[in-house]
Amino acid sequence: MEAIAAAVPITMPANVAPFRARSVLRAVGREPTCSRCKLRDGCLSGGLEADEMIDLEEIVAAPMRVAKGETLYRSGGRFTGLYAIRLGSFKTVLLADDGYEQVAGYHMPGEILGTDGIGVGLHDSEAIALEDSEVCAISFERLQTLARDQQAVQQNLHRVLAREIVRERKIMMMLGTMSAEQRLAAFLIDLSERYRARGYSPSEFVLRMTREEIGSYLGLKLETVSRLFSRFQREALLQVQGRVVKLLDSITLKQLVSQSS
Amino acid sequence: MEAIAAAVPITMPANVAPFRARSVLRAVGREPTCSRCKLRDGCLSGGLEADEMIDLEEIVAAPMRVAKGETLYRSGGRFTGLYAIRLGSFKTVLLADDGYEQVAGYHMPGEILGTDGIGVGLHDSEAIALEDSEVCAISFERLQTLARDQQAVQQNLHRVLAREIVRERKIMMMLGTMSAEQRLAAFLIDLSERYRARGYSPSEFVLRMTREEIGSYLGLKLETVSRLFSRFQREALLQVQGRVVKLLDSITLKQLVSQSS
DNA sequence: AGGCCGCGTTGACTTCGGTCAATGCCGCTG
DNA sequence: CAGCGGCATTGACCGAAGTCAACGCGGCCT
Repeated sequence: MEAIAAAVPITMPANVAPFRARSVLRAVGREPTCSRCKLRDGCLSGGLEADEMIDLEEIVAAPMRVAKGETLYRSGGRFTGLYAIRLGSFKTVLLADDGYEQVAGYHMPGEILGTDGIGVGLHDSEAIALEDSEVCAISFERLQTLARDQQAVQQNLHRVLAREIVRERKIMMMLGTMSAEQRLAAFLIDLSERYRARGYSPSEFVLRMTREEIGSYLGLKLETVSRLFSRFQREALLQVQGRVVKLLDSITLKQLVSQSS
Repeated sequence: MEAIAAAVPITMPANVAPFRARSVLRAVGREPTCSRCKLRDGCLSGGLEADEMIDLEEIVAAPMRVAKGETLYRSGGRFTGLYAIRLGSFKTVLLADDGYEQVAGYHMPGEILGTDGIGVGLHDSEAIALEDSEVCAISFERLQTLARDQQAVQQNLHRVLAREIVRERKIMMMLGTMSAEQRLAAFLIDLSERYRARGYSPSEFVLRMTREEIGSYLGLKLETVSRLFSRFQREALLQVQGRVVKLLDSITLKQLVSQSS
């Protein structure tokens, strides 16, 4: 990345360094620390009292490393529990009968993976780490038990599931109604806001996925994604250099998204 | 097709008559009858013991009529509970900021509506009856309480939520990867199988929605939907006369859907 | 009866995004 | 260091689906 810094005016965004640094330096804790985890609000531990938190920590396994490219669970694999992302990022992938893949989502720290397995006990998608990551595994059986004792945990679980339903509806809306241009703009704005919510720069970040993966998520071909990046750059909406993106005019990007035609 | 227009060899499918007949004849029962309801397996009462069933019936309101075109809940409206469809059918609709609408799903008896409101307490979609229908309203607060006492109810609730997540993923896959032709074929096969599961003919049914609504759901324009119906008919895959559809070759239709290129 | 309106069909034309192909860039590895 | 392989960019061309428009049908209302 020094090479990049030297060659181009885009400096290295902040969303990459802390990840790397932390994941290399810190040994994975022996016990879960939901109570100290900064991500808790969106997670299962939001709004819990101290004693409730202790019970929850008991059923959450110690954070576990997932190396870049590794699979957290596979499509068709047995569902055992949920995973809270602690660090890093994942993609979830759907497989069609004919083997064709589609990216169903990109996931960041604080988000919960694996909900698709609850119904039938089998996952219908797979989760793959886009970089070295850490997750907290949560036995679903024990979570259900806890949810029966503690209303707050029950509510958090329901919130997590419902949020996933709503998230997917937004994607349906995008795929069903937006132009290619609007989709990429929406994608970038979404990332931007999620980085902001996590304390990273909303305007400069490094994409963790290829053009092809972006295209798969957006229902577009990789060439279309590439062309759009170039065009947005030409129109001074952003600067892009491979996976390093700097949003210059997110207002116009937002307008693009919510533009009737 | 002049032949069809003149002779109308398509007889009236069965999925319409019983609905009409029953909804006109039968007074809406004073108390809920989950235990007698034929739809229970997919619903919240699947696999419950007799005594558990009684508790569930207690929190389910008496069936309630929703006339064709009426709205069950609105986008942005306060979430109070879920609705089990007892009779009839609904569409759920998403609204974009700019007012643009997209159909998010078509729903039949035994399915549960309203899950999108669980997270934030507000619905983010609306449900509109496509014909005169009946639903059982279920207070979510009371359902949560019951789910804490009864593991079976808890599990059914989680199953319902997870099923919605998986259902939406299938739609994402469709919108993201399929051609117009594949989408319409997939739509028809899906309807067919859901009618079969409910004891209606899987090969002859009446569409409850307009071409435009189908298109909205599939991410297509109404003209495209119309043309595809005509083409499928030309290719002897089905017969169509307005909203009356008769599938002639669902094997080929299925192949179309799971065809790589 | 007449006319209107919503829905559906069909045709002619346009366009957005896909396809195919060449090229470039960069990081690895032997 | 050379060469290779994965990823990205760009151009030329093509085709599937959208757009615009005309028309038909049937139900409904006055």
